[in-house]
Amino acid sequence: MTIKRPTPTLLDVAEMAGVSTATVSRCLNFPDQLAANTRTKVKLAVKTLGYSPNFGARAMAARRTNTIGAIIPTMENAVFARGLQAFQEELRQHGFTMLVASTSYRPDLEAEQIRSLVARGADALLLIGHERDPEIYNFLETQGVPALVTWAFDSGSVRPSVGFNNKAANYAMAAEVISLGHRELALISAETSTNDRAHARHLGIQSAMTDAGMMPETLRFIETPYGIENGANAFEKIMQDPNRPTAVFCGNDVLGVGALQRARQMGIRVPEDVSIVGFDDIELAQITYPALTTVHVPHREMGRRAALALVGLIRDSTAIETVELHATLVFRDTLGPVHK
Amino acid sequence: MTIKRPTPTLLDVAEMAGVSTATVSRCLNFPDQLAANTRTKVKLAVKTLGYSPNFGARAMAARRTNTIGAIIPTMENAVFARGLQAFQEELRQHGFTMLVASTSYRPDLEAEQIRSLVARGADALLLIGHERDPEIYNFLETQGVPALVTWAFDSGSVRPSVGFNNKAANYAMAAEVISLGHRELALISAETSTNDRAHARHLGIQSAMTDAGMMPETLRFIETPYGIENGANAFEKIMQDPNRPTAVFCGNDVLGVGALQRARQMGIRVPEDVSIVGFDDIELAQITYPALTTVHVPHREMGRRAALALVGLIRDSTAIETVELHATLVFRDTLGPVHK
DNA sequence: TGAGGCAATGTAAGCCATTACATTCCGCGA
DNA sequence: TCGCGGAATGTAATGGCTTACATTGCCTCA
Repeated sequence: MTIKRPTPTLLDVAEMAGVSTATVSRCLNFPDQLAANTRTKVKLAVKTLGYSPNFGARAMAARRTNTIGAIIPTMENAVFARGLQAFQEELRQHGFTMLVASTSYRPDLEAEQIRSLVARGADALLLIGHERDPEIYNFLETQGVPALVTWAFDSGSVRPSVGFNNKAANYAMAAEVISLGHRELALISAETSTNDRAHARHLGIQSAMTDAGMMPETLRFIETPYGIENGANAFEKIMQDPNRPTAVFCGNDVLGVGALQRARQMGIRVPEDVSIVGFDDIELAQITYPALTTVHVPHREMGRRAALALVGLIRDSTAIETVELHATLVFRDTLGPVHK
Repeated sequence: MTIKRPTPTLLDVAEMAGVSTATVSRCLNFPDQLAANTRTKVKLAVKTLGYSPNFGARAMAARRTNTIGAIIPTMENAVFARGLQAFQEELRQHGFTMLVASTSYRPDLEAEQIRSLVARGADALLLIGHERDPEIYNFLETQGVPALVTWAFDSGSVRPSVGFNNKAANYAMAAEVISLGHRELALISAETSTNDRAHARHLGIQSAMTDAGMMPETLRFIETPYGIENGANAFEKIMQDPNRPTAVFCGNDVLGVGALQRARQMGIRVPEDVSIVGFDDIELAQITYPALTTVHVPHREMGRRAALALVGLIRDSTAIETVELHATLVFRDTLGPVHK
């Protein structure tokens, strides 16, 4: 039977190597400062003991953690996965670690996660969208933790962001749809009250309608939580209305895929009977049949830029400059001209 | 201009409330132990100052973190998302927090992440699959961090696991395929050298072939990294062979979806010309057209059970009992009888 | 009325690393 | 040969919290 040994500490390593704890610490953090053979001795001791530094102690003593927190609405359905992947890769390059937390689109959980990550010592935070209780921004400020907003871009905001203009992007899509002759439009949206991206996408469509001389009130609008099944149900409800729309916008691809699926189940042909368009351009959009026409969001680029901005801020206190990326339309097979 | 105030500490709260730091600490951790009005005073001070405990300091003093780490191969494509979601929900119920890290299926990154989470004070770890460098298991042991393996079940292993038998599950699927008359079989697999689940699934098919009096060597076998595109390319390669298989197994649904997509592009009808089956039953499998026949894995149940096992272990040092869950076959539209 | 006991609170010793500052050592130039 | 400067290393204070143990105060019971 093995004797339960306490996990080794810096002091243990120092004793074994015959040096002081300061030297061991330096060996770990600034190896160049040590004489070559001291370094060797210390490294050997570290290896022999299987030493691994205690993160909490380190954080406390150094007053930084080289950790950046990312708080996203959901880990399911890959909307944020790709961007986050890029974010993490870039952070790693610069010696930072990413901590993720998800909120299920619930503001209260988001607040909780923000506090939790700050308490864990995150040097900075990545957040999705601008919209949240001002108290949270206050909290971050008093704690001295910088936050960067992504997935949205709002030139009017004081807060730095790396993202794209959701409204303009969906305006472009709507203009395209309208130019194909569609006049009876519907939108299946995520809940707009707590989701500024969804709200902006809604506004984009209305704005395009106005500019085309249509009445924005004629847009059938239905809000539903995230999820394929929810998208499907919303689509069904919309199509039960005696005067059906000829084109259905979806606030995101997941809802779009649901709509598409239900259309097939209902025997409604896409795009002959109805056009369906999404938003995000996640992988899902390519594998449906027919493949979904949607708005492409530069996920990877966004993640990478966000990482660079935060690293710059932490390392050299470079002020974050707001970056606007551009979303583009991807024409696949679910959008067609209106058909009588 | 605001004066940069240092973030408040326990001591600040204690002074404001006119009590000792011990009392404040107790108020945070064991509120019942305090007199009602003391509790009120302290809570007020906490709120007023916007106090938030320093996680590192707490971890160091308490020698536990109420944090459990989960290390998964990938966050993309939702294979692990649902199970993890359930895992997290259950943990939250019991006052634990989940920390996730992903490895891109790379053993070296996995080792790094394990060390990182241990250094961060994870009280326990959730790992995917048994297969990894024994040195890692040693490390975990010397650090006294228990680990639970999921997504796999191996009655022969000494290590506790909550999962299902990948081999048996795919054996069942293969038996079904064979019973439909298929004799020319192929497998598009994830890389088996570093992925014991993929390996077991391979063995399951071979075993079923043997039992059906077939030669397991006749199974066309191709390994490819994770990804829809990779699945598609592998499928194309397999179908270029002059004697095509009549049924193609895929090591997971993501590869299966890729295969399905390429089949359509190549004008190969599924299941008339070739049957395709997957493994995992992620959401993707339902939305393809035709919908993918696959092996359903009880993701949520697995996550929940894993959480319960770990919580029990940490709280009451209940030894983890290995749990075997069962995967089932889901028949959708991509498997049919062999067709001459 | 006094002792015993319990609930509420306080005191202070850690937990483990980092880092400012102090010390030692060495080589080199004058 | 002496002194000086810089490189290498050591000393010890510090960070914020938990918790074993000590203390206080009050109620109860004999």
